[in-house]
Amino acid sequence: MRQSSADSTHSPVFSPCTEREAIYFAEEMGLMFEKVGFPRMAGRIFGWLLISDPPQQTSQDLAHILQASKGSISSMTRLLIQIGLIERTSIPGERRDYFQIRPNAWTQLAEQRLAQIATFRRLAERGLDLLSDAPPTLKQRLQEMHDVHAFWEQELPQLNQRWEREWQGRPGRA
Amino acid sequence: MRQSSADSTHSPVFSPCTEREAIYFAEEMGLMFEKVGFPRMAGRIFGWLLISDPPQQTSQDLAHILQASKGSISSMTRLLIQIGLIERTSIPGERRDYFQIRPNAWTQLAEQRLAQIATFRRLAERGLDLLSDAPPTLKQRLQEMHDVHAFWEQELPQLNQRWEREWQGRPGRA
DNA sequence: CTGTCAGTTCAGTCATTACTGAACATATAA
DNA sequence: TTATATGTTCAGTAATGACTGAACTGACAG
Repeated sequence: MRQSSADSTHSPVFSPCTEREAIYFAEEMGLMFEKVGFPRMAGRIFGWLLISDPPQQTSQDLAHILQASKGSISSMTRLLIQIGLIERTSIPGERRDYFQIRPNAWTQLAEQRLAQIATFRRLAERGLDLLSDAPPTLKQRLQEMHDVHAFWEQELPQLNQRWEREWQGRPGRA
Repeated sequence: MRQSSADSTHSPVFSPCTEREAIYFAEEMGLMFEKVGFPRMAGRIFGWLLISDPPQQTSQDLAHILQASKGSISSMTRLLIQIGLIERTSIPGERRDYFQIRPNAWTQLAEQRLAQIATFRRLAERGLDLLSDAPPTLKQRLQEMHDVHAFWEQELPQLNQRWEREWQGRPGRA
């Protein structure tokens, strides 16, 4: 049984046994997403799309395999698209849409993280404003907070660029 | 009024006006903590300790300024200590304990983050196990996930070391 | 020892929010 | 056009977990 509701004419990639493990994999991705501040269902969808065959899955596929309502699939896929982790594709003459992992999904997550770092840096600046008349010893804590975030803000984009270069020179890119 | 319950013999660092802003600052830190997956109250405490005068504050100070119960102060300070963001100090002959920001608090947070990255890398490996018999095109998604996390696992510690070196050579360290 | 203060623990409450399911919107096929 | 399949929206529910407050523990002071 193929993991798409459309047909059942292909050979399986997961045996019935490992399909359980696949769902468990998606579940753990859900838990990780929760730990990082996203809804669990978003993580489940993302996790399933990482291992599904084919990589493109419909809302129905997702709802069925993850035992979730159409509604939550709809809103969670919207969220995942919005933060750049998955993309929606459709085929002319077919009614339904497909979702799949976006290449560079993890770089997108890194961008998110970078935005948070910038927020922390700005927060530190606001704190320093509040302490503008205070002696330096009191400012130290915020100064360290500010400087380390400014450091990351400068260095992480460079790191990501290095990654993109390394990854570009790979065989078999999509 | 000093921001410690012990005495009121010192000159204020915050005017009554900016004290409101200080509390607001702590509140925003709370929101950021929530966004990163920690309890809001933990963020409030951390935020307040970043700007409080003196930097050492008692449970009572925190409970009073943040309008929180002793209970939640107790459990949230425990959490913050456990993840390495604050430390508890006490003075011989004094009954109560003081809390203060730990130097390198943000490096600790980065460690946490690194642990998450390792978890993601391991998850990718588990996914690849599930797809061990699948064609390479199906594995690509997980391979990218794995490789980028392995990359970060290698590079981020080096980045943090560079930061420590830069930061060591500063004037006025604690 | 007794009284008081600081801190912890934990059962219960409250608020938040993920999630469901039904109604609705849209598009295609017949 | 009508019928059917797909996707969205949103009010309501359920479950999670942060937070409170009271009871408890332990320690120092008298």
